[in-house]
Amino acid sequence: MSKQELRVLGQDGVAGCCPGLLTTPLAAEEAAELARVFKALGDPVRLQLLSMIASRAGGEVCVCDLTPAFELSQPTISHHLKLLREAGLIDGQRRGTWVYYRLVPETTDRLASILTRPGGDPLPGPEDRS
Amino acid sequence: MSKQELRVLGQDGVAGCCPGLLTTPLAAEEAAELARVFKALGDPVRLQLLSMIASRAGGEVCVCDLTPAFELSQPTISHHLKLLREAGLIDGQRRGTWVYYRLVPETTDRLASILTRPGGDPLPGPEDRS
DNA sequence: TACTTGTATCGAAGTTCCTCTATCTACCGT
DNA sequence: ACGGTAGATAGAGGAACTTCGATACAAGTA
Repeated sequence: MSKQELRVLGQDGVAGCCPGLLTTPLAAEEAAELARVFKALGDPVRLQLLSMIASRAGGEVCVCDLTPAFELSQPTISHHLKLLREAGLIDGQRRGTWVYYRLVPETTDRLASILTRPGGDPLPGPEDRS
Repeated sequence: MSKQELRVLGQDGVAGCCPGLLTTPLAAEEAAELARVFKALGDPVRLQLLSMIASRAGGEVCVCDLTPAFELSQPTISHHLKLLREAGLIDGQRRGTWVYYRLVPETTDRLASILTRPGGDPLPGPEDRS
């Protein structure tokens, strides 16, 4: 179940570090790797799948619980799960007849830190609507 | 320049709040809105454009500086900038002959907070590679 | 072994996306 | 007003994506 999933992340620690995308011009190669992850998030069904998996109490969700939650065919859900897996956002494990997926928090952490401005919260000049 | 750009965000404050995607199952409608923004980030060229705009000192970049930075035609760059603008990630303004783009930090802030786990940084089992 | 259920893979059809060339609009000189 | 430059828009070709039905694989059960 874990072949050579996208290893985009991780290489400079786990979260809260790194160049950042908002501070440094971002090389073409990094951009290509990051784009693959963001592209995986660029679909409503996959966002919902990820959300359902991430917000589950035990940390794991059976595919058999995910498939009936959508009005889509079983192969379609399977395909979306595969894309999320290849993006390094989730990880799957077979136990008996069923397959369980869980969030890979390192990946979402990295995305969060990449989208976080160094300055922190104080927005420059917000509430003008001119 | 500012028609009715995606107003996905904002409705529950500016940043650091909200359900979160990793904590709540995320409704179909929210997923569709969010997916549009992530899809805008799902292209290497747009990521680089956003990065170049966000990391610029003055906070603004002239399109005339962005276009020659890629081996793509001028209309292609213009198209990518339009998608970033419609996603609410950047904002453009014409001054004389030139058009200047700047980051819309509210949007990246929202994405960052959406991808941030409630638990914070302590990853369950960090540096074990078992 | 055969049957049933859960999940993944395989084409195929329809749509969306990326890129281009050609053209148009906006602004600034002279 | 005319010509030149910056940027946006329009339309088209080709690649990539989403979805499906059909089928293959995996793991239990009779």
